[in-house]
Amino acid sequence: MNPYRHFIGEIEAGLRAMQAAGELPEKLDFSAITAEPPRDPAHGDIATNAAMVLAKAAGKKPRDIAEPLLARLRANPDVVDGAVAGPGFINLKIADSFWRERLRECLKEGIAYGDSPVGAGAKVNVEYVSANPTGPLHVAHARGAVVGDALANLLAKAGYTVTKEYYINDAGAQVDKLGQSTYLRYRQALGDHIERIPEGLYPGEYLKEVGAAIAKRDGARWIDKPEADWLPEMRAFAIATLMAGIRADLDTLGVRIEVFSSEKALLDSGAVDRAFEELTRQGLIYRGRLDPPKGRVPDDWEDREQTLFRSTRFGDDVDRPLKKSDGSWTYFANDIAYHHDKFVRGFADMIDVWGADHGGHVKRMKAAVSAITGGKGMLDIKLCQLVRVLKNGELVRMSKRAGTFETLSDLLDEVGPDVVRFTMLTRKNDASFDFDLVKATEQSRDNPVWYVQYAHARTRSVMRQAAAAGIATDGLAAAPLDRLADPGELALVRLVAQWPRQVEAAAGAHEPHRIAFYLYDLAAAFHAHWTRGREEPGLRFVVEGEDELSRARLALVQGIGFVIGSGLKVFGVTPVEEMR
RNA sequence: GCGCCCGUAGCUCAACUGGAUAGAGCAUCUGACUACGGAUCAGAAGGUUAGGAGUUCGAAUCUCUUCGGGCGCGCCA
Repeated sequence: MNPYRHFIGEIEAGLRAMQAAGELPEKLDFSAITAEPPRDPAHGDIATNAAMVLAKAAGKKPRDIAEPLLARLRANPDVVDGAVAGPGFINLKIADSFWRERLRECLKEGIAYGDSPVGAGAKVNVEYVSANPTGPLHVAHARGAVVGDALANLLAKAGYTVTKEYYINDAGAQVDKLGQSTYLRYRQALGDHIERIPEGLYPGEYLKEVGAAIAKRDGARWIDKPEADWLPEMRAFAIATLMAGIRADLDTLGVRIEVFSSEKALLDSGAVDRAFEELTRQGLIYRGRLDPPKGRVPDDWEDREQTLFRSTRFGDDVDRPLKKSDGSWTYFANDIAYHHDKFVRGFADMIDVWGADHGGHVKRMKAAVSAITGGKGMLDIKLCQLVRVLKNGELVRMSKRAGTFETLSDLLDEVGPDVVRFTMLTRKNDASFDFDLVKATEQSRDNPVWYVQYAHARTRSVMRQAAAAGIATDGLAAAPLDRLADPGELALVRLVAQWPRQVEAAAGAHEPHRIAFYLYDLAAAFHAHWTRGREEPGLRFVVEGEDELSRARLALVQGIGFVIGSGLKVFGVTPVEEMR
């Protein structure tokens, strides 16, 4: 249970009672009412802005709403104290027993604690990675992969029905170049001397083995054939091979994407034509001319009439072309069709995770989704800013000649998937990020991965120690939790009870990084309390001769372990049982 | 030139989407530690939230503007 959502319900009930008693107008909008933990714990457990939010509409001063509302809330047995403060906040002190019951819920639910009903099963599509199948995944892709995956897991935990999706850009000029590059490597594998890969093609070494594989399979049969014959073969083979590599890297990273959508298949199915017809029907397509970009006119700029989409009607800066000069669709046109396809598949809620270099496309894509779905589709785009790889504060050069860390695979070899995942989630996606290889594996408090993992291991260690001391560690949901009375213990109980709220808040904001900070706070509070037991043996989790008290405290420890485990599961990070 | 993102303690970052006295960790200073498990714990100090103006009960958050950094700007995806 999210305690704060629970108390918003109680507050609204109080307000309705006031309406019934004629103390408030009948028609009031309660949607802006919040219930939050106050920044200053001295203010109590829950603060609500209800009186301030309603004051204007009710034609009353905030305090004149707050006082009678507080009087009604006091009737709730869980509310042990309350006050009206500041400009009209109502501060409530909630009974310790209420918080202990939340811990009991946690113990009953285990790792599932924090699962929320707010999503109500609504379908959400999260599309991420979607790297072109023209090379192996780069370090920069890792961030999008991790953010998208954690966001999808988070939404699932918040009660949404989530589909993880990858859009394969297997149509267009780029994959043709891939096919041409592969052909050169194929000839090379058969003994042809290739001086160098021409400008504009893919020079990467990784295509050598692709070319060699085709040579092995097909022999020399493509050597003297025209490009029209071999290109489809080379292209398809290279895409399949590189996608297999990408999927293997994602698998190592722990990312399991459910749906791979092909741009080529979409094109072949006529989906783009259908999307175009729909926009035409809505009168959003016209023939017109665009001004060249100001201040930086491309060399080959040619003023000509083209097929444009009126994206400016939906907030974009200029209308956007849907057809290239050769008559084929632009990438944008295909992407409109792709998002339309998602909508048709039942996803009114769509989230795309993109790299920063696609930032210029956000407005037009949102405009297109708005248009093509008749305003029913919602697209949120999470832009992941750049990742720089550092080693002890020094920038690691990612050039190929320097060797290391060009690919995600290199990064995974160096620090492992759990560190990559957690570390990438310790920053808002829209801020650029320095990934320090040394700090990420350091065993210290300023390394959140280590610190949180250590807290989890410590919960397990305490349980092992307790068992060794002859204290039963099963059935802790039935432990006498009212024995938890120390302020430090109660603070931890309250922190555990925050977890469902953290899940809902992070899911609602589409911000998985918040989970990392919460877990860090929980770990810090747990470590601090553990250490107090060194100086005051009476505060230790296991107290000799006090089995019932010990069981209550073990219940708290286990609850903390469950919450950390639950959070790490959202991140796709394996909780460790012991530090090695 | 235009659009988007960012600017918070010396450093790296938070701040529950408009809430109360802006919080953590490093680093600095003071103290604790023969251990249910290591680089752990307690405390101190550190701020005109880049600058300015506006919106309202209330702004790091919203609007305008200046400065600084990043990304992008028809026929690449």
